[in-house]
Amino acid sequence: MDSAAGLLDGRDALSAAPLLLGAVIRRTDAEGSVAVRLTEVEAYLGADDPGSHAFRGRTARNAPMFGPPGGLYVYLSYGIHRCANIVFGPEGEPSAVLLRAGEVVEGVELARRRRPAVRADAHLARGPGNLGTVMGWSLADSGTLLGGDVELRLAAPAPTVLRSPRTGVALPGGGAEHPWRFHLPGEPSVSPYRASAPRRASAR
DNA sequence: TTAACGATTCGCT
DNA sequence: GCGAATCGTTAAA
Repeated sequence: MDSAAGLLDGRDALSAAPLLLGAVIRRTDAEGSVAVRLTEVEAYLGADDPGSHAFRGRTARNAPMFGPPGGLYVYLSYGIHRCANIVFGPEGEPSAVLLRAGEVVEGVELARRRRPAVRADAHLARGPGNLGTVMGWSLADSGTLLGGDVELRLAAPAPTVLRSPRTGVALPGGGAEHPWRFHLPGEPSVSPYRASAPRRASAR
């Protein structure tokens, strides 16, 4: 996993997530390269985490979450938005960190072209779907390993890391017992916090 | 085969 | 701040 290997190898998503803050992830394709300095992430586990895509077991979509650490898991949200995770934990035990927001530090021109409606550069990669758009994630990236077209470079551990319940995940206790969203303080690229996903009357 | 639901975003008030 | 849009994935029939 690039220079990240030593520090992150062997960790699950929960302990790795705060260490990813400040790290730079870069993706290169035919259009060029875009790199983002991560400011907000969320951890997702497996069978014990009702908010995780892996909670109900392995499917074609979430298979990368069960794969080796250092892999990418890209999925479609609401049929449109591409969101990306970095896989952690031993192979077979699903655990991943969702990349929620960041600051574009390379390829700003390309990022602006991919999101023409955005005025402020600080908002280019605010929110997982938006970050996905500027990075240019493709479903073909899902299941691939870091070190190819996608590179991760860790930064020194952040002196201050803020925690809160995960955005868009409704849990019995309101998520208070699972403050698995991590973000850096004072970052304009951090998406505003929402208590939970909109929930319709019917239950599952 | 069919129906329901989102790890969200954007535009309008 | 609120509500609709949108379509692939999943689970149920």
